Amino acid sequence: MLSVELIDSLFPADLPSPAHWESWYPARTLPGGAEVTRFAPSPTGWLHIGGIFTAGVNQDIARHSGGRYVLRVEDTDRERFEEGALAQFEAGFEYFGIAADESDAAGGGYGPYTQSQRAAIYETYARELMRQGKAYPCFETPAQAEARVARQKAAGALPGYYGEWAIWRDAPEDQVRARLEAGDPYVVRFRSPGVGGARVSYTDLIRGEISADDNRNDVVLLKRSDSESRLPVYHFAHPVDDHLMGVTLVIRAEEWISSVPLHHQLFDALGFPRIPYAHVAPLMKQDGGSRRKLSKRKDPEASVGYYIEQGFPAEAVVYYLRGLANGRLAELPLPQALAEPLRLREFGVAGPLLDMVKLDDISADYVATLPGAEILDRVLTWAQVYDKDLASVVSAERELALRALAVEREGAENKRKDLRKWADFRPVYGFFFPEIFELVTDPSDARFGGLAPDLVRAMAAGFAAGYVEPGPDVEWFEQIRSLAGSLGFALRQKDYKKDPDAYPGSIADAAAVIRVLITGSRQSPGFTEVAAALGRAEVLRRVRALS
RNA sequence: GGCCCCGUCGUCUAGAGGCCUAGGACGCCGCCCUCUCAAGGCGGUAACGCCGGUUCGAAUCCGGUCGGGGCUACCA
Repeated sequence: MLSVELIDSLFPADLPSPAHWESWYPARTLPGGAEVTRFAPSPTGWLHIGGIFTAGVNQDIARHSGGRYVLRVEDTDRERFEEGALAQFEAGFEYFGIAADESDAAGGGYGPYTQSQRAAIYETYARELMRQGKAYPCFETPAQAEARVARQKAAGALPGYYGEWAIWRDAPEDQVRARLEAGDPYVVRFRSPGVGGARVSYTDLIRGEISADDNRNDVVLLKRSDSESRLPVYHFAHPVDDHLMGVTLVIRAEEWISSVPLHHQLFDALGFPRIPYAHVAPLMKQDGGSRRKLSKRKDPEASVGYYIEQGFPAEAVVYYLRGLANGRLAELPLPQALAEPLRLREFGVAGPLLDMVKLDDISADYVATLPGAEILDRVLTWAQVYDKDLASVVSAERELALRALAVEREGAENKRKDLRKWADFRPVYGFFFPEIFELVTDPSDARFGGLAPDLVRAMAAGFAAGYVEPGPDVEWFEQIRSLAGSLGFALRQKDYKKDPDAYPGSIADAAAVIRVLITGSRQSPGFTEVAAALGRAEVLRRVRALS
């Protein structure tokens, strides 16, 4: 065992003691049953959508138990740190309505909530562990570590720093001193009490009893001594922070399950009471024949930014995610499902596939419940950031936009479900706005479905010549019908199907000509209402655009 | 390689030994409505990975096997 004098020389002389931090962060006084949870993302770019999922779960459990939800930033990896990530986190949490009760931004008595600002705390506990002989300095270089792992693999041994491979674990003091005097950098490693062959088990709040080999790896606690500030690795920061912050329940992703034996050893060595765990399944992605973890690198829909940029309503996304967590909630109507508490016991244990088609469906249903004015407001809010042209056109013609959105929506028994996300507005309703509508001028345009150009011209000309505006006593579509009839189109689909050669097309084809001219597409909301919303002049301008 | 987790329709799931001829939702297919699309109505397609055991009886319990995922970093 290293002398206290040597150990202390490794740390600042004024480093506080554990007792200092314990009293600095007093025990919480919360009602019985209240859970303190936390979400601890790493600032490496946009949050993974799974992060919104996990954060939402943590917040929900805290809120419904009368506890606190803490947001902690785990920025101990300088290499992967991305400037701007924090702002993106904030944007993501705000968009999805997941506000932390405690964080650097929200305040709270257990901060700072950013790990890089807690370096002294980790050092205190690292020194304490060393003083007790539960941790030690290790001078193995990265290159040596690599070589060690290669030798272990060749020898058929488990990779890791343990047993005979842990050469600094019991190194004599003068050897350590010599390296220190030479100025060699070192890491602080945990002296794991695990022995080969030992088994441990614990109860996961979602999965129940889980057993595994005990940890016997002397993991790194504090990274290289020659980095700017000596920061901890996750495994060490986790027990220290969660203990000091008074966290009572750790809900995190499944990939941490195999680290639980290590984490328990650390809690024990530190003298902290263990904290219960709940490990949630990761979101998956279908990839060819198999499935894999949804990856931010490969899958655009893995990034929270995607949902924001596309303008998926947060309510729909959250509802979908909650349904994935608790199947029970997926069967409930949205407002109810959002209000119901999540129950850990009901969580699925298998990683669900993210189904964007299902999300589309949920989202379309949700948007259909919104009044036109609200849809417009939200489209505008979105467009001001992601489609500025649309934003200026639409806000200049607010009344028209409202009329457009009212079609088959206001007072309709079955409301249109053609908007899944705000980015859909332009392709679906853009034609209502003259400024961004592109006139159709070519009679042989593919959108006319291969109809003879002469017929297309005749339809357009006839329609324009006798145009009657929609009104209370007007059977508006009748003018298309009679025009189509006089040009020889089959007036009933059935007739046309029976004998396609006898007609140039059916009434549907004839109507399509007018539809394409007016809306630029073969598909659109109700014809009559569209014409009414556009007004006589604009309808005629578009129909007459044909050269 | 070692250890861990998981395995019901294409997808999300209900199912905790007889209520299962396996239910619902999304998708898909068909029909109806119809000037197109969306919506809506009606109907249909489709699953307990496999093999053994326990039991009068198994999707449900046990074992094995196969498949998928995770961990095995001075990343989290």
